Amino acid sequence: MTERHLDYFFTTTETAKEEQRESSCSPESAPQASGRVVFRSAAPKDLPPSYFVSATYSGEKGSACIKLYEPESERIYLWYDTTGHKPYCLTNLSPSELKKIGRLTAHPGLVDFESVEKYDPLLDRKVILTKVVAEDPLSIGGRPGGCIRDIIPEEYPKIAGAEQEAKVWEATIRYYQSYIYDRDLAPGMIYKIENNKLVRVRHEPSERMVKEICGLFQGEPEEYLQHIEGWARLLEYPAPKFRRVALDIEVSTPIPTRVPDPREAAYQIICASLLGSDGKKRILLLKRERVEEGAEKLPTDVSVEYFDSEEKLILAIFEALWEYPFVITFNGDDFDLRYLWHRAQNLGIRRDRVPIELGRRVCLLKNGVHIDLYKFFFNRSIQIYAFGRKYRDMTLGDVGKALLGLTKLELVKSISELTCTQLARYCMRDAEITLKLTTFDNDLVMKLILALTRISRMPMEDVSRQGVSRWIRNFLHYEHRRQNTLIPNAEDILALKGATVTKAIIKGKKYKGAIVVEPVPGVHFNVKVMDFASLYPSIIKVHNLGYQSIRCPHNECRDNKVPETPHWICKKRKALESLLIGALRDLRVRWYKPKSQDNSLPRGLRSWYKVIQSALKVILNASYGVFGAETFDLYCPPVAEATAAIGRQAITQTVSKAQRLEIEVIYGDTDSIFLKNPSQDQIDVLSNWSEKELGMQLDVDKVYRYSVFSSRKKNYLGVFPDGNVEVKGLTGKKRHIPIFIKKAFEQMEERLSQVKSPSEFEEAKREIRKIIRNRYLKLKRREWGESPDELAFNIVLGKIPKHYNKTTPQHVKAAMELEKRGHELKAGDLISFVKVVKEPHVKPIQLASNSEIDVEKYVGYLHSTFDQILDALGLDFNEIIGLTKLERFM
DNA sequence: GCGGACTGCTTACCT
DNA sequence: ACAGGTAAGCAGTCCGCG
Repeated sequence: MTERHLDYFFTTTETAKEEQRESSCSPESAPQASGRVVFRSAAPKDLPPSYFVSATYSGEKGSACIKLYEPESERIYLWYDTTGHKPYCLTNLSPSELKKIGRLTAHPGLVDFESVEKYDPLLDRKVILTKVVAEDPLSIGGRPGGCIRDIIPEEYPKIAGAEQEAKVWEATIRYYQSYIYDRDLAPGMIYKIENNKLVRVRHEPSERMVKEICGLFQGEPEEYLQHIEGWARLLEYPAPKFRRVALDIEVSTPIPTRVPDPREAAYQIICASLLGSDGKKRILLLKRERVEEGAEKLPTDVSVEYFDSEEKLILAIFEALWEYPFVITFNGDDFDLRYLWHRAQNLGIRRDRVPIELGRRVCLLKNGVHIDLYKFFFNRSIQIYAFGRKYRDMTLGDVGKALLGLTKLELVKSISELTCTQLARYCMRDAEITLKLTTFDNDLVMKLILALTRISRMPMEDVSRQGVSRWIRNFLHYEHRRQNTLIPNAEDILALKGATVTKAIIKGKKYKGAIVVEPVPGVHFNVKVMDFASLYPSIIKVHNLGYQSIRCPHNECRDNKVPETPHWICKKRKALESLLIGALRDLRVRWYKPKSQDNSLPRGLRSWYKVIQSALKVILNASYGVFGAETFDLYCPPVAEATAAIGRQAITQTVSKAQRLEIEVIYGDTDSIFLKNPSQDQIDVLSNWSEKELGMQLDVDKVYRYSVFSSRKKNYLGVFPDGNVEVKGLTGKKRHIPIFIKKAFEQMEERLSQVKSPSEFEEAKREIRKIIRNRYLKLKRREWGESPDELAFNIVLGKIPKHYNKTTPQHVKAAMELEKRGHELKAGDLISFVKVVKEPHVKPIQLASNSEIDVEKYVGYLHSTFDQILDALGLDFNEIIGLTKLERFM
């Protein structure tokens, strides 16, 4: 054990060396930290090729600031704009009209008016606008009490009367994004600094790949090829090694059930773990009197450092946060970094020694990049499409268990009562899970964030915190600026393109969505599932969908109708969305997906292609939905509606075509059709027909040895030729169902996986009856173990209990029971409860005992869970458990 | 005062 | 803060019932 009992762990020989290397660069501020200098690394006049990882606005310098990660020294350097680029917004008023607005000309932040020509995508013509340039972003918008974007529309009508409307555009774009767009910068890509100038660096090997990729798309229009090339260039470039540290802190609190408020930071920080990707493992512990050393051992490669004051401990953490280029936390925005910031404040640590930049909802680093994994894994698109729903709970424990198989250490006592060693182990494990969440699968998460950074043209910090609609918005905004197209205001799009016309099946929805084909109940052998590769993105591409092309201003386009709607689509001009999303789709389908499965490629390259194809999947899956989302800046409901309508037409026509070919269609959902025992010939005919008639790729996606359907939609079970079982939508697989019931369901799956032919079914059915009967008898005999744990239902609290005003569902009843006992509950918490005989018929698992369980309720659940399969097998639950017809009636 | 039919709310899932 | 469609269970309401 390399424990070092030091009064103040200060610096190692390694960090001393680092400092010397650093002394060549000029310190932006050089605060004294206990006699040593802490640097913010301003970039030197010349910097070797480095990754553009982040951008921000520096109030101090009054300019854009770029964070560059230099992969040789593994350090971050800050570069400040030298081009004189300034914030601005656009308006329809001319400079002379603007000059009449006294409040505007008197605005201290106003710099200049400049006439510019832009293409207006809603009117499909050029317009002359005025660029209103300001000294700083807050003068354009954001400062309360009079900023340029508010003054213009407020003041002009007072002067000119109401005839001419004063409008502003592009006034809510974050300044650093505007800077990125205007300078055509590519976050995530390589730049060098030459004589204080930021210069893009090309990479020959990836340029060669770009050529090869473009070759795949020969014959496509130039306009489209240009996008293929642009995307390919971004996506082919390799990723660097990210030197990073995972941080986790522990706070001593008198109330163990409550998380300390980081804004108050009222309690001591007693422990921190710093786990570096460079192999450094450090535990920083505060010396406390009461807590004796425990008997447990720590791994020998961990260095344990004791501090005699909390201030010194915090300063040691800060050293690391200044020094590492990337800092990884789990919920650091809302807890660890925020707590550290306020705690430092409370202890009177000087601001310039604090490496943390405190925001309202985020905590960033002055000299590094902070990735809060909680925000990243919480992202639903990431959870579902990148990680295939492997984790369900957004906690460090659950994500770690699901993705790494690494569980949190269990707390036997409250944090403040643990011995130093227990505390150290606990804290270290959390940091270990946090770090490993970014290292597993060959640094998958870091690479995924990098890929998304490139696609979205956003800083790594933003891309890891924001949702898919922001990613999509930003690359569309970039493209608008690149093509000198005015970015329209959301209300103008909505006013011009109007609302939706189709009627949704679900009450409260805006328009009609996809079709689900009625399943044919029963067991079907040799089922082939065909589906459209990225149906909605394909439609957006093939049918030229976008806010500017739907209901375009041209009369001659009005005959290009969308089925089931009065909408029409432009025939004259390609929509940006159609080109960009179309190119991304084609790249994924024709290059990245196949390459990610190509075993002849070197492992490293294949793993990069896997990352790219999964980043593309995440974006493409949301690319239709965003147009129907009010919160999306280019919200255009008719686009979403048209996409869905064309999708319905595609699947409907495909089903009819299959039937004309005399193939039995067993089922279908949105973009897929399940075909019973089709010949290869029939499949080829169908596929060719789709290509020709619909312009869309329809391929065999999977084959089942057999599949089992009840009459319920979105509910089936399929067995693959290798015996693997796929279960979709069935209750037995849902996460809220008790383990006790799941176990029986899994036994049944296991048995079904062995069935190879119709003749083997009879035997399997007999055994399935046995499985069910056994479970039933176990319930009746109350044989479920020492505690009722396996009988617990697990349901997520959608909101805090007191917000349930309309009804009080069972899990909320259980939750309120817990609250009465001092538990603090919030939205997203998982409530575990069992069904009991006495009112209110539920009890939190923590309080429940075996004797009070309501067995009949569980029999009911067993019944309904198995009915979904038994229907199809021609079995009957009541008959299986041995109830006579009479008993059933009673 | 009670139970069945109904609607609405809530969660988890599918594409 | 991507969309709509489906299943299931339960809460709450209405209505009829001498």
